[in-house]
Amino acid sequence: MINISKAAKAAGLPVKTVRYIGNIDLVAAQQRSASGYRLYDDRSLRKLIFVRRTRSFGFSIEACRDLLDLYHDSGRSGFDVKRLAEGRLTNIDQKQHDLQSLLDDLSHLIHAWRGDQRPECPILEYLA
Amino acid sequence: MINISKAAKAAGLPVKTVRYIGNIDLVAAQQRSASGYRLYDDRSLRKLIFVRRTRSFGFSIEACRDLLDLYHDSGRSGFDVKRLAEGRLTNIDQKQHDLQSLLDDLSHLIHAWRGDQRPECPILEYLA
DNA sequence: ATAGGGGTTCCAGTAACTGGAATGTCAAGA
DNA sequence: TCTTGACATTCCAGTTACTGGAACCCCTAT
Repeated sequence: MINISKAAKAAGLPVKTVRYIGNIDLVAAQQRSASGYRLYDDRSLRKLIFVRRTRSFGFSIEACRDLLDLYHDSGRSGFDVKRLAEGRLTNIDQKQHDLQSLLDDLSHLIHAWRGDQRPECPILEYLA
Repeated sequence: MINISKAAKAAGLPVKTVRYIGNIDLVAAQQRSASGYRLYDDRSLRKLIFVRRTRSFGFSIEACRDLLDLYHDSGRSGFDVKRLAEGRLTNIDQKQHDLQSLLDDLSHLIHAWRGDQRPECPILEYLA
C-alpha cells in the first residue's frame, strides 16, 4: 500500500491528476487510511499506469473507462466484449499507422537537426 | 489551393479545429479568397497533417509550435536548433518506449478478447 | 433567382486538467 | 512532548484545446 505521491511518481502522473482520476471514478484508490489518505495497491497502480499510457496517446477518458470496464464488468456478454474490442482494434490500427508516420517525420527532423547547421532540405518536405 | 473542408478532410481534422489552429497562429491558411474563404496550399496542408499527428500523440500546442518554428525561424542559431532538437529527442525516446508498452498492453488485450469468451487471464496482468 | 450547402465571425460551453487557499496529518528533531 | 515542515485532504477558480451554435455571407446548380 503506497500513498498518493508514491503512486503518482510510479505512474508518471502529477498528484493532482491522480486525484482527478479518482474523483471522476476512473481509478479509485484501493482504500483510505484512518485519516482519509488515499492508499494504492499494486492493482490500482497498474490501472493508473494504463490510464497514463492510453491518455498520453490521445484516447479519451471515456475510452479508458471502456477498456478498464471490460475488466470489471464480468456481467458483460462475450458478444459485447468482442464488438467493443473490434472497434478498438480499428482505432489502434490507425494509431499505429499514424504513430509510424509521426516517428518517421520526427526521425527525419532529428537527423536533419543533428549537425550544427540548419539542414538544407526544408523540414516539411518530410511530412507526408 | 483547396478550401477548408477539403484541407480538414485531407488532414484528418474537424473543420472547427482547423479554424482554431489558424486562430491561434499555429498554421494559417496560405491565403484568403476575395470573399474571405481560407485557402490552403500543399505546404500549409502538410503542416496541418503534422499538427494532427503531434497533437494526437500528446504533444502540446506549444510543442507543435516549437517544432514548426524550427522550420520558419531561419534566424535561429545552429546551437539553439540543436539544443531544442536534443530536448525533443529525449521526449521522443520516452514516447517511443511508452508507445511500445501501450501497444504491448493493447495487443495483449486484443488477443485476449478475440474469442467469444472473456479471457481467463485478467487483463490487467499485462499492464506493467 | 433561389435554395441548399458551403463559408465567415463571435460567443458560450465542455473535457481534462491545474493552481491555490484553507485545513488536517504525520514523522523527525530540539 | 512539542513543534516544524513536508506531506495529505477538499473545494473552487482558472487554463488549454477544442466544440457547438447563432447570425450572417457566398457559390453553384437547378
